[in-house]
Amino acid sequence: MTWRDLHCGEVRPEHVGKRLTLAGWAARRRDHGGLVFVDIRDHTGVCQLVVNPERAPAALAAAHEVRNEFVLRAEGEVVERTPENVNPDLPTGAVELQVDGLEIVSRSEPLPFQPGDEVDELLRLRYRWLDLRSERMQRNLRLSATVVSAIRRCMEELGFVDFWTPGLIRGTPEGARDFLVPVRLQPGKFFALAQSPQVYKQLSVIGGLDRYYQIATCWRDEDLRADRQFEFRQLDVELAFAEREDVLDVLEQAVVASFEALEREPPPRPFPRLSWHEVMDRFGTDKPDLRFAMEIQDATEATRGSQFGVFANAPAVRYLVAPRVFSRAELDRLETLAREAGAKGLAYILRADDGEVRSPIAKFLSEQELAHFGAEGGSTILFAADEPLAASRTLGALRTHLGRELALADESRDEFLWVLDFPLFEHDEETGGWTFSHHMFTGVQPGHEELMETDPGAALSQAYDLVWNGWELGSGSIRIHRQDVQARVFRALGITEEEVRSKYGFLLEALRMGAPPHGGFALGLDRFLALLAGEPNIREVVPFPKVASGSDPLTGAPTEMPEAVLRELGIKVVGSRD
RNA sequence: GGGGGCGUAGUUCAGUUGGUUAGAACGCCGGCCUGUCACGCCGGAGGUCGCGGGUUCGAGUCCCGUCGCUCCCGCCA
Repeated sequence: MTWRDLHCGEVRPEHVGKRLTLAGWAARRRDHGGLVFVDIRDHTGVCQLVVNPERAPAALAAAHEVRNEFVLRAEGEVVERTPENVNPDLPTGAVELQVDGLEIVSRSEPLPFQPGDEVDELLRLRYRWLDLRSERMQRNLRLSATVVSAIRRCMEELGFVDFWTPGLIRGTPEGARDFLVPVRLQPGKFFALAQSPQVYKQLSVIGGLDRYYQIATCWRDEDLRADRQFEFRQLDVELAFAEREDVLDVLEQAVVASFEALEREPPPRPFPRLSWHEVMDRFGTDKPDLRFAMEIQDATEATRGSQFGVFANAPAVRYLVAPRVFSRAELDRLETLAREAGAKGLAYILRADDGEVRSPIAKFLSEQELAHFGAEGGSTILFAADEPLAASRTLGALRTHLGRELALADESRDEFLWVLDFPLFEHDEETGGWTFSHHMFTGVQPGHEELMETDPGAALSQAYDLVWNGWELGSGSIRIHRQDVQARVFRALGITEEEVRSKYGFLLEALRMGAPPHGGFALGLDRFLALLAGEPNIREVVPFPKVASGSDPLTGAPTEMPEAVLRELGIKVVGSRD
């Protein structure tokens, strides 16, 4: 017996006169009593079945019984539709299958929703197998497969070796929170699920792999977001004997290969490159959405002698011009955001459509100052007066918020951006000292070794990020390959050799045994796929995602475990924290 | 941990100032229908208004609490 000769969406006029068997789901039944139409569907599309009693009296009874999502197998002859019956909206709309045998292969009870219906996402996830039948999910998951395949081909053509690294690894206190796995053979001890193959990929190239890559699954026990799940995949790469440009070039090729695999115009290479200092100055964030301008401007000099004390005394005065006259309520909301970003307040100037100026601070400002800001009518100037970086961060938060709120981004554009030259260290809120801004193996910018001791905040690293339309796609760096430099970094942060040796001794040892210069990158695959699919969250490209509370609505996980199971692991549950 | 939004039939939603028996569409069930493609027509079933408490003569509507989903901040080297 043949289940099917063609897929449902593949039937065309060239098949007219042929006898075919089709199999799929009943997408819709139109029952005229003595004549029944059934749309039969699979992942390729739908085809119309016609059940005519003169031709197939037995099939008519079965056709009456058909309901949505029944699984059917239909035999018949492909016939051309008469001109007035052609459906131009369907690829198969010029033909139909005149059925003479209809088998109900599998029945369906009434469904909570039809695949493709716009229903609550929780319901879709609870019945994911139905949701997966929708055109949207089919498109997204097949797009994902296409892109992953193109990336693999690209990496292999570039000489990369797909190398496997463990998921169960040593836990580390720094970085993201680890998912812990109890070890039955050694009660009281735990593995961590890998947050990234970082150390293993470095060891791989030190081990002569030369060019390592992996589509690696990673786990992080942090709060979920639209662009974050507990577990996710990344395109993980590491290259020996590589300069920064070598790494960026590989990633650009992988991105371009992905676009080409989808038959889309790839972004022009090379992607723009901006230093971290420049993007912070201009956009106030290290992942700016370049699909709209609204750049941060500086008015520190212009307000040096201002009558407005806040401006005159601030280390920096910066502003941005929003293309809109905000209401009281909107300004309150913006001020709240500014305060959350660390500002003490938010000064503003409203320019009505006719150019009239309204502002609580206008009376303190000279004509010259007002002229400097030069905003057109119908806009609002938002100010931050603070340390230069803090002022930019405040305005960056407002810029990002307003970009979303006012839909400023040109959705037809794709803006890729490399952010280079990140600071090596950043302030540690908890200790008040310095900590790694990327990770501890990140290379120091040549010539900045001294700064680590004299001015740690000014030392730059060899880290870089890839940003697409305001989403951080991933990051990487040229690593430290010399043990003496690595030791100097630790010294700068006041970390003892012993401390390091107990946790990362194996990597330091490796650095002492002929480590080639190397660098790499990790690209967040799910984010990349969500953006390629035009989806607003990564759950739409993840087959079986968790919801924001960390549960899997399909299986009900996570669950409590029987006492006996826990005892075997040497674990006692003491109840909820708090 | 904090802030915003949402929660009414299987689903998507409406529900006026707090007022009679909570409605519509789709879906579901029964009947009719030979050219539909969101088929059509007739009839029917279907509700813990998320849950708990309060105010009130009276609560889907107001108040408090709680649960779930979601977006954002913190967090995510």
